[in-house]
Amino acid sequence: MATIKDVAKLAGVALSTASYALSGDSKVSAKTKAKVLEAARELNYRKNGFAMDLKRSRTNTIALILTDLSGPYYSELIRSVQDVALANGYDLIACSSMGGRDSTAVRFLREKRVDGAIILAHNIHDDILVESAGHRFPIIVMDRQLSSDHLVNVLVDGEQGGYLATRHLIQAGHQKIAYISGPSNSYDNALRYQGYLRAMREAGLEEKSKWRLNGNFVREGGYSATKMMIMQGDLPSAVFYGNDEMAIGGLKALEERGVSVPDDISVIGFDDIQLSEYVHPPLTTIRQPKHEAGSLAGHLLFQMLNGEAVDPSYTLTINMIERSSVRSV
Amino acid sequence: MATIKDVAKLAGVALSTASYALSGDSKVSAKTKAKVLEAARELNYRKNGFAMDLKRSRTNTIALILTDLSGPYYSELIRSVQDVALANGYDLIACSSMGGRDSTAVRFLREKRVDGAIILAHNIHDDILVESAGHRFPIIVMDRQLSSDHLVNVLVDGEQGGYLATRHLIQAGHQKIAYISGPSNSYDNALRYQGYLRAMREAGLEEKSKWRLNGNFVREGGYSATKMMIMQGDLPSAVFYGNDEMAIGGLKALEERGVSVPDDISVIGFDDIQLSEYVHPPLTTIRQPKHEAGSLAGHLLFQMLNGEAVDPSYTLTINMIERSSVRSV
DNA sequence: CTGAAAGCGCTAACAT
DNA sequence: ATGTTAGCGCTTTCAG
Repeated sequence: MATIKDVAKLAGVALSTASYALSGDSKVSAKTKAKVLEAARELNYRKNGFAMDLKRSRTNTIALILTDLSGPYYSELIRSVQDVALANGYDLIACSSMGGRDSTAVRFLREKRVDGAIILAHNIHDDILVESAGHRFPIIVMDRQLSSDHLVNVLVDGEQGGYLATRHLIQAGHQKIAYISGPSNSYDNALRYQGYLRAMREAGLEEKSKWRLNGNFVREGGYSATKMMIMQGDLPSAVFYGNDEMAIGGLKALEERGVSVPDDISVIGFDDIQLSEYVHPPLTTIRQPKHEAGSLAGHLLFQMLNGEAVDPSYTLTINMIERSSVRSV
Repeated sequence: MATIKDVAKLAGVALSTASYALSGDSKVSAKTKAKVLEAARELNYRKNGFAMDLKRSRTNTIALILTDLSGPYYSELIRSVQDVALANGYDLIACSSMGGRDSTAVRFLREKRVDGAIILAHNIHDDILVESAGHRFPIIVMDRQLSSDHLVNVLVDGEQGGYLATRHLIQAGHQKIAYISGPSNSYDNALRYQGYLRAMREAGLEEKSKWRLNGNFVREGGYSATKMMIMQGDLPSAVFYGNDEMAIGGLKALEERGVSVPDDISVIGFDDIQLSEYVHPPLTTIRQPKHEAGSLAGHLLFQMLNGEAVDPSYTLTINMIERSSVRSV
């Protein structure tokens, strides 16, 4: 691999001149520049990214860290972060936090291989985030409440969302309402469940533990939790799934058992993933302002990168999308 | 930010000793090692990733380059690549090729910020791939046929898939079969379309241009193409959508217009994305061996990284998943 | 086992 | 406008 040294030699100029010419600095005469560029082309010269980063101690790259790159959930969010990054002349890379302490994500954080990060990965410990965030390394956390310097929260009001969903069901006349939950260590799940409880309590309704099943926020989990619920007998008249993925799994289980939605049972989800509009029946759900959240997270990160002051925490409001999976009784 | 120099000084040892201790080399006495580690902890020392990469001229990271990080399509593929990377002790980052020549992806390729790459991004030009691939930089291309040194193809037999889909429709008695296509510059689309044509020709059926509409491989495109087809009057009795996303958009358009699937019209898709099983009716489709493809791509990349010889091109076979969107006439 | 020293490829003062 | 030079932080010979 040719280095800038080789280019300089071939062009017959000094190292620095070559460097200036290659990075388009204006203090190089057009003729010299052409000579250098030609030499570079001839040698098929490529800048070595690391050397540049090392020198500059900046990467011009931010990372978006997700639990699992393969999740379809965050499409919209990724796109909005990406747009902001692009607009700021930065690169965005996504990396997975699978693999715990040895994950790519953690290495990128600890070794500061990027200039800042947006986190949406509950399996990364608070300590790692707190210890990594710093003056020259802002972090935006989107999946939990966490206070520290150079670390800001962008959250969605999940409690409110859970409350809204449950109240909607109650207002439609439902009294027996199940909750299919996400992982027990999920902050999001906890909030949604709290909202559910608040609405139930407010309406004087009782939460039955047999109607609280775990679906781990995945489709398959929603499917099996629902199967189990059906097998138990004594179906609730409505079920609030902690997210749309599980609701979709649930819809499938229900259909397989000949339980009609919404005639026999009402279903409400959470997130409003793209898919929810397309399932049968179209899913009534709580819409996460994913676009806004991603955009805000991106903007905040760049503000911090530019040394501007920002609030330590932002919470976005949430609202409901009525489709056809809930019926009044 | 503390450097290894600071650590060495605090621990009262030489720079190199600190380096050895920190990277767990066995030629350091346990006592010295403890001293160094303690100093590192005290200073909250973190290795500088770039310096290390520069020195080692290896990153231990591979990149998966996708057109658009936010696409839900490639979940399975991403996961299988990730598993292979993890198993080989490598990190995986995903980056987007949005932004053309200035995209993150292209920078990572040109500046060799990773050790190798898997490409699934038709908007990256052949030249960039050919010019980037090299002895120490293997590339796996999954979205086109491209021959060059240190570059291998992992493809899926799309022509065969298109043929299978169309023949299935024909065998079910359909004669008027529409094809909703992807972007005209897509290699995948071209193959699928060729397969469609082959089956039609073989059955002595005629392709009508009014039944060939473009949906750009996106849901919305499938939706509007279908709307347009309905407006034209004279519906075909079956339609082959170039991918499932478009088919799902189409299903929605059909439902809105009261055209029943499969009673009034049969529908077949391509890809077998997760969602296809969940739409109404469940979509008959051609299953891409995404898991196998990702896994193979990953394995090949590591073989090349290890200097092993591999074939220049691999083609995976494809098969059909029958669900309920096709009916015999 | 430890320490001194030589770079990896590049940028950016500084000097010419 | 161009050249000289000193590192960025780290790993890794090579001598003690």
